[in-house]
Amino acid sequence: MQMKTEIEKKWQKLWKENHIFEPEMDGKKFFITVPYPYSNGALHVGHGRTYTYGDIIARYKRMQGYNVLFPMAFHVTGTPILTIADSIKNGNKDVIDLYRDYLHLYENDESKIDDLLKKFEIPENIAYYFAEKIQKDFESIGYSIDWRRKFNTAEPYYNKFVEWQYKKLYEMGYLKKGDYPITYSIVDGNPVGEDDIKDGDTDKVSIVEFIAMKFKFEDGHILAATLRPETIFGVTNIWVNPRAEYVKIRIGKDIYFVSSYAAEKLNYQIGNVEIIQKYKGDYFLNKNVIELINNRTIPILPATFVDPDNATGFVKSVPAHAPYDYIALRDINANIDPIPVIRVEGFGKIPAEEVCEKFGIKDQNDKKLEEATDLLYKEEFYKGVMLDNCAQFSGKMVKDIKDQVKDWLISKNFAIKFYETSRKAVTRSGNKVIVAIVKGQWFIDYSNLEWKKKTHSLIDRMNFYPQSYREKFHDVADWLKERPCVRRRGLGTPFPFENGWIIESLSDSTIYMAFYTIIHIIRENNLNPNDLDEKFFDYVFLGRGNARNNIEKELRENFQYWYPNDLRVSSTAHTSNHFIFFLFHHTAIFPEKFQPGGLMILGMLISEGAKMSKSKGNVIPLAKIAEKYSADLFRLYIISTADYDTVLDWREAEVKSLEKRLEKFNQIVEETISAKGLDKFNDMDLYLINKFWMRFNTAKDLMENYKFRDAIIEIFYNFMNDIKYYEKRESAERARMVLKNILPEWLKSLAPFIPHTCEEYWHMLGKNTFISIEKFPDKREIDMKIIDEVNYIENVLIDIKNILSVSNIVPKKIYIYTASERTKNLVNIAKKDKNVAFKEAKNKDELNILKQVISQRLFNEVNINEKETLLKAKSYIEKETNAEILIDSDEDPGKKRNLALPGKPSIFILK
RNA sequence: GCAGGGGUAUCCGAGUCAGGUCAAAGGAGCGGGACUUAAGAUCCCGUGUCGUAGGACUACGAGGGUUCAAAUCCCUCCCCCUGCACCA
Repeated sequence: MQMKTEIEKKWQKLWKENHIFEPEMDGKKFFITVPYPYSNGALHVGHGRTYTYGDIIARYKRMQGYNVLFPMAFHVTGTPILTIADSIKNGNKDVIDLYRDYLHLYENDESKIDDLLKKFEIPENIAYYFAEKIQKDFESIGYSIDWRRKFNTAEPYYNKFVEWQYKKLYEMGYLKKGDYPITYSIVDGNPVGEDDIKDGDTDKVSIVEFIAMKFKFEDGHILAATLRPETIFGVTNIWVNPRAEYVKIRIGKDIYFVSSYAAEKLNYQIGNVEIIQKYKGDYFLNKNVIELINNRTIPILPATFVDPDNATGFVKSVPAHAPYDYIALRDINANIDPIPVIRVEGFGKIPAEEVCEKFGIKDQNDKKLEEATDLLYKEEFYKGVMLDNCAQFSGKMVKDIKDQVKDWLISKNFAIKFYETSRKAVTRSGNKVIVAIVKGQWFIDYSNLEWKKKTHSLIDRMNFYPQSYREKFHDVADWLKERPCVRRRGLGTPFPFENGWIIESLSDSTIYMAFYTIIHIIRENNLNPNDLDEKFFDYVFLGRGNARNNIEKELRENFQYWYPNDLRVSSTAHTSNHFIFFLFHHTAIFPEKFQPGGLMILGMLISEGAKMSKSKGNVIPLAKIAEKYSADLFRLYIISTADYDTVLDWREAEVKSLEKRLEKFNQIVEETISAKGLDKFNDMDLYLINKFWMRFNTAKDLMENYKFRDAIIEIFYNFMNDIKYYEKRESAERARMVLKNILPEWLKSLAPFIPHTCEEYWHMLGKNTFISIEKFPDKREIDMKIIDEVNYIENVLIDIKNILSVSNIVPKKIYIYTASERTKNLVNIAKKDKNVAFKEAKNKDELNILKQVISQRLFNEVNINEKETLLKAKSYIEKETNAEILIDSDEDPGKKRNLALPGKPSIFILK
């Protein structure tokens, strides 16, 4: 085991010293990337899976003669590293323990760990420490990365690059400023994400946009919030909760009546809420309001279902279409007629009434009301048509005009927006979560139709692995809308158009692959970050203007040579964020010829059947992989256990079992290296050689489509089984002699997967080149006849063994008869026309043969001479069956001769 | 809810687009055997049911349909996974 690691380290060192993975412009290029990792801690095998795929593709392409660029960098943008540094500073035990664990992966000295933890109070130190370790880890797996081009996203060069990118987006009008609703904790004074909310991961909290309708009341308006603004035409009354607390508030010039809860929320949504007076709910009872559309006067009535802590605390009542309203009116015996405004197929005039009857609703506290509401809402939304009393919306489908009604109400000043959480939520420390609005938030406007169109067209042009993601990305592109792109705090690039904002972490990582093409040259020339101004990037990336010096010229050439990014490999988790931004930003900034060529999306990695998580203790860190298993075993395991697009389950037991197989492979290869070659081959030798090329041909086709798992099954697993079979027929010693003939090609075909092993054996064969940059073999013609013959014999053996097992005979003699010319003719005729064949048949046997052949469709082409084949394998069959074999004997004691079919000889066994 | 992807033998997992060669690759597990003082490792055989002649039957989430023929095509239903926005 120690040996293995030593060997791997040796080759890693030699590759590095010889700069074989540091390409310069030369020949046909292939540029592959994997998203850079966020370097706030040790990586695990899930990250390793993605990079392993990237590396195998890079290595395969390289061996096919492409000039391959496979770079990486480190992501440090955003708040997490900041939060971690703060937590360590504040003595947060969980975080300190976690980081102590991470450090134990790399450090033995306890006092050094303490020092490092102290240093981690400064966020940059965390990022730089782990970036360095991640590089070491990656090198230990043998990734063919060009490390000269690494950078991190907080360094000045990168900042200048991102700044430039945002200037371009701004010029194009893709940056917008506006208000944005977020979940927020009043007590903490902070926005809260899913992680901050109690049960936020299991029971998601989303933001719901209500329309708060205005109803004239006293010197202001009552706000009654609704999710169904289209039913406003059917409003008959307002609901108030008599026991709840309400307030009169002033916001600017507007006077509103809402619940106390709602007033607080409005303060965070609109701001400057001034409370004028407080009321108990019953204050409003039996007073009237005027609805603004038709200026009807309607009453305010009591209802206990009204929750003052949901929306505005007043509810508009549409009894014709809302089961709650219908039942609440019935509960208080109100003499109010529902006003229908929607006609829906399968329902009469008052759908709410019907639904309530159908569900047998007792009163407004009945749990089934929720269900009834859901059902009716869906029916009316998808199938409903607005009736004649609905102004310009009359006669239209509900689903078509719902949003128009919303916009219309707001533009007429009949309503305002009110945001509410989709459920009652509190933070992990128990503080209430509301929806607040961030003012002056900068967005990237992905809703721009022109931009979407360009991106759709890119999606059509690109390659996707697997194919199904093309469809998925079209959907995601449509779904994408404005997205905030800056935050108040975090590491990263300051926003160039307004002080006090940092470009958010997913928004600074969209076109950075372009940066890989030039960063090493910038560094070599030690450019001043200030030289990387707008003109600089305009020229280098867009060819605008002229080069101001030779360096800029060189950078431009490098960019033009390497771009576009031919393939980007990552996991499915990035689909609706990073990947889609990657596509959008490329279509925004670069011309078609520099837009991405392909995307490969890997499935996720789980461990022992469960998602990796600290609490389950099943996280497998990458740091110890090479030491514990060897890099090549890891790589082989990653590639052979699951197809790239499916979930990979990391199982210790299977890794162990694969290790044995890899050892077996090593043993075979080592024996082969010390064996003599052969210059004359027998049939079985040719079989093994042909079988290798057959496997290889299949594997190469599979690899062209990045189906590496299937490829490795062919050239590793299956071919090793072929060798086993050969050994049974001939001998292990001779197998090595035959293998000597194909070993160089076998090693080359496996080099992308297990490069260290192959490199080592390649050199043991006396070669002094690197197998990593040897040419991948071409496919070869194979002699199928040799393979068919062996398969034929095996089928005969299976038949014999089958008979023996069923009949319990201990055989003495086994008669094997091949099909007569007469039978072959008959089958040939039957193949063309079964009726003619039946006429041709002379006796019962022949008729039976025809029936069997036709019903089982035994028309397969038989290209071999069956009798000769059997004769050649006679001693083998005898050995396998422990009986005397008679082929096409004149004797026919079992009357079986006439039953022989082409390709399926008849057999008779004598005790 | 919306969107995407799935349900295959004890388990994991190919096969489904282009229907027959599929009782279904590969692996794990399990059973038997060889080797061994023994264990482990390794190798061989087996692993749906039945069967004294190479076969028959039952099977690929459930049900129905198309077809000479369905894991594969069509319809209906059930179940599972992933993502859903500022979080890297």
